[in-house]
Amino acid sequence: MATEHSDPLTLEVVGLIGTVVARYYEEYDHAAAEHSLTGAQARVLALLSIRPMPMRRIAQKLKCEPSNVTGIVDRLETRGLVERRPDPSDRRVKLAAPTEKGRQTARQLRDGLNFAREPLADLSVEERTVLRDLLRRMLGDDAEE
Amino acid sequence: MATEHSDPLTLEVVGLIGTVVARYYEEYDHAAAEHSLTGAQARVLALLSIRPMPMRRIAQKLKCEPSNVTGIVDRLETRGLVERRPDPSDRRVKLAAPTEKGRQTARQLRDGLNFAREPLADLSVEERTVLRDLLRRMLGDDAEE
DNA sequence: TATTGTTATACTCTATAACTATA
DNA sequence: TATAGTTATAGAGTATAACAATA
Repeated sequence: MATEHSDPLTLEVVGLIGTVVARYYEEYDHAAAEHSLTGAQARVLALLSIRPMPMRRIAQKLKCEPSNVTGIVDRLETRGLVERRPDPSDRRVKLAAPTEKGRQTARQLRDGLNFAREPLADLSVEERTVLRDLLRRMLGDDAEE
Repeated sequence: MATEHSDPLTLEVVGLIGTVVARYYEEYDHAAAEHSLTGAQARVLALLSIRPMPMRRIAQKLKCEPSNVTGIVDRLETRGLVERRPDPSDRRVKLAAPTEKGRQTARQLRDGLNFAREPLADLSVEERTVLRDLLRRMLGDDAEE
């Protein structure tokens, strides 16, 4: 409560995190664009390549309304990257799943993300460990997601 | 070049950064929505509250096409948060500047961003210093922006 | 009745291209 | 000619509300 939040050190850290965020998004969108995918499409494809899931679940993951997912999956389906399957246990549900081409694209997308490389490559294993522990502390329970 | 990037430690750090990014955007959009602003509008307003600038410069900062800035500033202007002023030294240029109401909104927006608080409050000054130095190293020259 | 996914609608952001007024 | 800003257009993401099929 009485903690000071506007000291120069805290402000600089916040600023640095902002730069990290900007760089992260920039690289993600760039990697997606190389496959002619928008950021949202790439996120859904990446999500489904981990595990197929109902439309509703995708909306929860994206923190958006379910009606939006229809269009995003439509566009991925048109390009043959994703398909809709019936759920045997509940006929209301449609399971979105990547096709083989979709899985391949997701893999290339992941490999194309060099955010993991350049920036972290400059840090030693010890430094990365310290960074990991600080980020874990910063994020609290969220880090387990 | 020969650096290993897929070791568990690096992957975990990348994952944690992804969580930071998600949390950052979530809080930013939430703070903006409390003032009925979109993310883009809030970003432009925050930018102008630092310093008025030509439309073209805003586009560079947002990394988008100049034509998009017209609409974003239009909507901010309609709400009385921003105004366009002529540039005495070049009559082609329009300087976008926040109104008093705009400056006030930008200030409230900044105060509403508790990303700086909760997460970093758990870290000591020493830990924040270590985090700052690691982030600086990670970002290289970009950190000076 | 409640839930899943969809459709319809409207708004915002985005890039592209063409236009205007200045330089 | 080149540049700053705008307009026009089209595609994509977003929320809201209403709908059909299923539970």
